[in-house]
Amino acid sequence: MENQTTAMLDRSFAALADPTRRAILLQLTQGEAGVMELAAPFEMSQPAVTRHIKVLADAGLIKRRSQGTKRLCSLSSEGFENITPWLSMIADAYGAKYNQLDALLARMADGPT
Amino acid sequence: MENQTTAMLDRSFAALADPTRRAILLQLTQGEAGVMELAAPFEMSQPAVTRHIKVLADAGLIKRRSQGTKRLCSLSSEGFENITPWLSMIADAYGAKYNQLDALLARMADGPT
DNA sequence: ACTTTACATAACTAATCAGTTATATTAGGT
DNA sequence: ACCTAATATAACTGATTAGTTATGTAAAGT
Repeated sequence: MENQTTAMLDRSFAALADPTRRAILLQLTQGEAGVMELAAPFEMSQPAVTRHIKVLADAGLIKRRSQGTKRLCSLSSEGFENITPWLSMIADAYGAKYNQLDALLARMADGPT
Repeated sequence: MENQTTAMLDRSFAALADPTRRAILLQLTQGEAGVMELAAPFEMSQPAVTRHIKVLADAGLIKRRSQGTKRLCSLSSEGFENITPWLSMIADAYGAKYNQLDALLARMADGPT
Protein backbone atom coordinates (compact mmCIF):
# COMPACT_ATOMS: atom_id res chain seq x y z
CA MET A 1 0.00 0.00 0.00
CA GLU A 2 2.47 2.59 -1.11
CA ASN A 3 1.05 5.99 -1.92
CA GLN A 4 1.35 7.89 -5.20
CA THR A 5 3.66 10.50 -3.81
CA THR A 6 6.19 7.93 -2.73
CA ALA A 7 6.03 6.08 -6.01
CA MET A 8 6.37 9.36 -7.87
CA LEU A 9 9.44 10.29 -5.84
CA ASP A 10 10.92 6.91 -6.67
CA ARG A 11 10.34 7.49 -10.36
CA SER A 12 11.56 11.07 -10.37
CA PHE A 13 14.81 10.40 -8.54
CA ALA A 14 15.42 7.18 -10.43
CA ALA A 15 14.91 8.98 -13.72
CA LEU A 16 17.55 11.52 -12.70
CA ALA A 17 20.00 8.81 -11.72
CA ASP A 18 21.06 8.08 -15.28
CA PRO A 19 23.60 10.15 -17.22
CA THR A 20 21.87 9.67 -20.56
CA ARG A 21 18.59 10.91 -19.16
CA ARG A 22 20.24 13.88 -17.48
CA ALA A 23 21.92 14.73 -20.78
CA ILE A 24 18.55 14.58 -22.49
CA LEU A 25 17.11 16.98 -19.94
CA LEU A 26 20.01 19.36 -20.46
CA GLN A 27 19.51 19.18 -24.19
CA LEU A 28 15.87 20.06 -23.67
CA THR A 29 16.85 23.25 -21.88
CA GLN A 30 17.68 24.41 -25.43
CA GLY A 31 14.05 23.90 -26.36
CA GLU A 32 11.73 21.29 -27.79
CA ALA A 33 13.25 18.38 -29.66
CA GLY A 34 12.18 15.20 -31.40
CA VAL A 35 13.44 11.74 -30.56
CA MET A 36 15.96 11.64 -33.41
CA GLU A 37 17.51 14.94 -32.37
CA LEU A 38 17.71 13.79 -28.77
CA ALA A 39 19.26 10.50 -29.83
CA ALA A 40 21.90 12.09 -32.06
CA PRO A 41 24.56 12.79 -29.40
CA PHE A 42 24.53 9.22 -28.15
CA GLU A 43 26.08 6.05 -29.44
CA MET A 44 22.96 4.19 -28.68
CA SER A 45 20.07 2.76 -30.63
CA GLN A 46 16.89 4.74 -31.19
CA PRO A 47 14.75 2.31 -29.16
CA ALA A 48 17.07 2.78 -26.20
CA VAL A 49 16.61 6.54 -26.34
CA THR A 50 12.86 6.13 -26.78
CA ARG A 51 12.80 4.18 -23.55
CA HIS A 52 14.81 6.78 -21.68
CA ILE A 53 12.30 9.32 -22.89
CA LYS A 54 9.46 7.18 -21.59
CA VAL A 55 11.12 6.98 -18.20
CA LEU A 56 11.48 10.76 -18.11
CA ALA A 57 7.86 11.23 -19.14
CA ASP A 58 6.59 8.75 -16.54
CA ALA A 59 8.54 10.70 -13.94
CA GLY A 60 6.85 13.90 -15.02
CA LEU A 61 10.15 15.45 -15.99
CA ILE A 62 9.18 15.97 -19.62
CA LYS A 63 6.02 16.42 -21.67
CA ARG A 64 5.35 15.21 -25.18
CA ARG A 65 3.21 16.36 -28.05
CA SER A 66 2.77 15.11 -31.59
CA GLN A 67 3.51 17.23 -34.61
CA GLY A 68 3.12 15.31 -37.83
CA THR A 69 5.28 12.25 -37.62
CA LYS A 70 7.37 13.80 -34.88
CA ARG A 71 7.03 13.48 -31.12
CA LEU A 72 8.32 16.68 -29.64
CA CYS A 73 9.64 16.59 -26.09
CA SER A 74 9.95 19.49 -23.68
CA LEU A 75 10.75 19.98 -20.02
CA SER A 76 7.92 19.66 -17.55
CA SER A 77 7.90 21.17 -14.09
CA GLU A 78 5.76 18.42 -12.59
CA GLY A 79 8.54 16.04 -11.69
CA PHE A 80 10.65 18.81 -10.23
CA GLU A 81 7.73 20.10 -8.20
CA ASN A 82 7.50 16.61 -6.85
CA ILE A 83 11.03 16.30 -5.58
CA THR A 84 11.65 19.76 -4.24
CA PRO A 85 9.18 19.63 -1.35
CA TRP A 86 10.80 16.43 -0.25
CA LEU A 87 14.28 17.89 -0.52
CA SER A 88 13.09 20.83 1.54
CA MET A 89 12.12 18.55 4.40
CA ILE A 90 15.72 17.47 4.55
CA ALA A 91 16.98 20.98 4.08
CA ASP A 92 14.99 22.12 7.10
CA ALA A 93 16.85 19.60 9.21
CA TYR A 94 20.17 21.17 8.39
CA GLY A 95 18.82 24.33 9.93
CA ALA A 96 20.63 27.59 9.59
CA LYS A 97 23.78 25.77 8.67
CA TYR A 98 22.26 24.63 5.44
CA ASN A 99 19.62 27.25 4.92
CA GLN A 100 20.67 27.92 1.37
CA LEU A 101 19.03 24.67 0.41
CA ASP A 102 16.17 25.59 2.61
CA ALA A 103 15.71 28.83 0.77
CA LEU A 104 15.79 27.13 -2.57
CA LEU A 105 13.11 24.76 -1.52
CA ALA A 106 10.98 27.52 -0.10
CA ARG A 107 11.10 29.29 -3.43
CA MET A 108 10.19 26.15 -5.24
CA ALA A 109 7.26 25.70 -2.93
CA ASP A 110 5.99 29.12 -4.10
CA GLY A 111 5.72 27.34 -7.34
CA PRO A 112 4.68 28.72 -10.70
CA THR A 113 2.63 26.74 -13.20
CA MET B 1 35.78 7.45 -19.35
CA GLU B 2 33.07 8.83 -17.18
CA ASN B 3 34.08 11.52 -14.75
CA GLN B 4 33.64 11.54 -11.00
CA THR B 5 30.99 14.20 -11.02
CA THR B 6 28.75 12.20 -13.29
CA ALA B 7 29.24 9.03 -11.30
CA MET B 8 28.56 10.94 -8.12
CA LEU B 9 25.33 12.33 -9.52
CA ASP B 10 24.32 8.81 -10.49
CA ARG B 11 24.94 7.61 -6.96
CA SER B 12 23.26 10.54 -5.25
CA PHE B 13 20.08 10.44 -7.29
CA ALA B 14 19.93 6.65 -7.22
CA ALA B 15 20.32 6.69 -3.45
CA LEU B 16 17.35 9.04 -3.18
CA ALA B 17 15.24 6.86 -5.46
CA ASP B 18 14.40 4.37 -2.73
CA PRO B 19 11.66 4.89 -0.11
CA THR B 20 13.54 3.08 2.64
CA ARG B 21 16.61 5.24 2.11
CA ARG B 22 14.54 8.41 2.03
CA ALA B 23 12.87 7.33 5.27
CA ILE B 24 16.29 6.81 6.81
CA LEU B 25 17.33 10.31 5.80
CA LEU B 26 14.16 11.74 7.31
CA GLN B 27 14.82 9.84 10.49
CA LEU B 28 18.30 11.32 10.58
CA THR B 29 16.86 14.82 10.53
CA GLN B 30 16.00 14.01 14.16
CA GLY B 31 19.68 13.56 14.86
CA GLU B 32 22.38 10.93 14.90
CA ALA B 33 21.30 7.31 15.08
CA GLY B 34 22.82 3.85 15.10
CA VAL B 35 22.00 1.07 12.67
CA MET B 36 19.61 -0.72 15.02
CA GLU B 37 17.61 2.44 15.66
CA LEU B 38 17.45 3.17 11.96
CA ALA B 39 16.35 -0.37 11.23
CA ALA B 40 13.61 -0.43 13.88
CA PRO B 41 10.80 1.13 11.79
CA PHE B 42 11.25 -1.34 8.96
CA GLU B 43 10.16 -4.90 8.52
CA MET B 44 13.48 -5.74 7.06
CA SER B 45 16.59 -7.54 8.19
CA GLN B 46 19.52 -5.69 9.71
CA PRO B 47 21.86 -6.54 6.83
CA ALA B 48 19.39 -5.00 4.40
CA VAL B 49 19.39 -1.75 6.36
CA THR B 50 23.15 -1.83 6.65
CA ARG B 51 23.36 -1.95 2.89
CA HIS B 52 20.97 0.95 2.45
CA ILE B 53 23.18 2.88 4.82
CA LYS B 54 26.21 2.03 2.75
CA VAL B 55 24.49 3.27 -0.39
CA LEU B 56 23.64 6.54 1.36
CA ALA B 57 27.21 6.91 2.61
CA ASP B 58 28.69 6.19 -0.82
CA ALA B 59 26.41 8.88 -2.22
CA GLY B 60 27.73 11.35 0.34
CA LEU B 61 24.28 11.81 1.83
CA ILE B 62 25.31 10.61 5.27
CA LYS B 63 28.46 10.40 7.39
CA ARG B 64 29.40 7.74 9.90
CA ARG B 65 31.46 7.65 13.04
CA SER B 66 32.17 4.93 15.53
CA GLN B 67 31.26 5.19 19.17
CA GLY B 68 32.00 2.05 21.05
CA THR B 69 30.32 -0.78 19.31
CA LYS B 70 27.91 1.58 17.61
CA ARG B 71 28.17 3.19 14.20
CA LEU B 72 26.39 6.49 14.41
CA CYS B 73 24.98 7.95 11.21
CA SER B 74 24.23 11.59 10.50
CA LEU B 75 23.24 13.68 7.53
CA SER B 76 26.00 14.97 5.30
CA SER B 77 25.72 17.96 3.00
CA GLU B 78 28.13 16.57 0.43
CA GLY B 79 25.66 14.59 -1.60
CA PHE B 80 23.19 17.42 -1.62
CA GLU B 81 25.85 19.89 -2.65
CA ASN B 82 26.47 17.56 -5.52
CA ILE B 83 22.98 17.43 -6.91
CA THR B 84 21.88 21.01 -6.42
CA PRO B 85 24.24 22.61 -8.93
CA TRP B 86 23.02 20.17 -11.50
CA LEU B 87 19.39 20.88 -10.69
CA SER B 88 20.13 24.56 -11.01
CA MET B 89 21.27 24.10 -14.60
CA ILE B 90 17.85 22.78 -15.37
CA ALA B 91 16.17 25.43 -13.27
CA ASP B 92 17.89 28.14 -15.30
CA ALA B 93 16.25 26.76 -18.41
CA TYR B 94 12.82 27.29 -17.01
CA GLY B 95 13.67 30.95 -16.74
CA ALA B 96 11.49 33.33 -14.83
CA LYS B 97 8.63 30.91 -15.03
CA TYR B 98 10.43 28.53 -12.72
CA ASN B 99 12.69 30.91 -10.92
CA GLN B 100 11.75 29.54 -7.51
CA LEU B 101 13.84 26.51 -8.26
CA ASP B 102 16.45 28.78 -9.66
CA ALA B 103 16.54 30.71 -6.42
CA LEU B 104 16.84 27.59 -4.37
CA LEU B 105 19.77 26.45 -6.36
CA ALA B 106 21.44 29.81 -6.14
CA ARG B 107 21.21 29.65 -2.39
CA MET B 108 22.59 26.17 -2.29
CA ALA B 109 25.49 27.30 -4.43
CA ASP B 110 26.34 29.79 -1.70
CA GLY B 111 26.91 26.70 0.30
CA PRO B 112 28.01 26.39 3.89
CA THR B 113 30.32 23.62 5.10
C1' DA C 1 -1.30 3.35 -53.73
C1' DC C 2 3.68 3.37 -52.41
C1' DT C 3 7.70 4.99 -49.95
C1' DT C 4 9.90 7.21 -46.42
C1' DT C 5 10.49 9.29 -42.05
C1' DA C 6 9.93 9.09 -37.32
C1' DC C 7 8.90 6.70 -33.81
C1' DA C 8 6.98 2.64 -30.80
C1' DT C 9 6.79 -2.15 -29.39
C1' DA C 10 8.43 -6.91 -28.65
C1' DA C 11 11.45 -10.38 -27.39
C1' DC C 12 15.69 -11.34 -25.63
C1' DT C 13 20.11 -10.84 -22.66
C1' DA C 14 23.53 -9.28 -19.34
C1' DA C 15 24.19 -6.61 -15.40
C1' DT C 16 22.66 -4.50 -11.24
C1' DC C 17 19.73 -4.35 -7.17
C1' DA C 18 17.20 -5.43 -2.99
C1' DG C 19 16.25 -8.69 -0.16
C1' DT C 20 17.24 -13.17 2.42
C1' DT C 21 19.93 -16.32 5.90
C1' DA C 22 24.21 -17.59 7.86
C1' DT C 23 28.47 -16.24 9.63
C1' DA C 24 32.36 -13.14 10.92
C1' DT C 25 34.12 -9.12 13.35
C1' DT C 26 34.80 -5.74 16.90
C1' DA C 27 34.21 -3.27 21.26
C1' DG C 28 32.53 -3.45 26.04
C1' DG C 29 30.95 -5.52 30.11
C1' DT C 30 31.83 -9.11 33.85
C1' DA D 1 39.30 -15.13 29.06
C1' DC D 2 34.26 -15.14 27.90
C1' DC D 3 29.91 -13.33 26.60
C1' DT D 4 26.98 -10.21 24.43
C1' DA D 5 25.62 -6.35 21.61
C1' DA D 6 26.09 -3.99 17.38
C1' DT D 7 27.34 -4.19 13.04
C1' DA D 8 29.58 -6.02 8.71
C1' DT D 9 30.34 -9.43 5.13
C1' DA D 10 29.31 -13.45 2.15
C1' DA D 11 26.72 -16.26 -0.73
C1' DC D 12 22.59 -16.79 -2.84
C1' DT D 13 17.96 -15.49 -5.26
C1' DG D 14 14.36 -13.04 -7.73
C1' DA D 15 13.17 -8.71 -9.80
C1' DT D 16 14.29 -4.73 -12.32
C1' DT D 17 17.08 -2.26 -15.73
C1' DA D 18 19.53 -0.90 -19.86
C1' DG D 19 20.85 -2.26 -23.81
C1' DT D 20 20.36 -5.01 -28.22
C1' DT D 21 17.99 -6.41 -32.93
C1' DA D 22 13.89 -7.09 -35.45
C1' DT D 23 9.49 -5.59 -36.55
C1' DG D 24 5.20 -2.78 -36.35
C1' DT D 25 2.66 1.62 -36.95
C1' DA D 26 1.29 6.30 -38.26
C1' DA D 27 1.66 10.57 -40.78
C1' DA D 28 3.76 12.97 -45.02
C1' DG D 29 5.47 13.24 -49.32
C1' DT D 30 5.15 11.82 -54.39
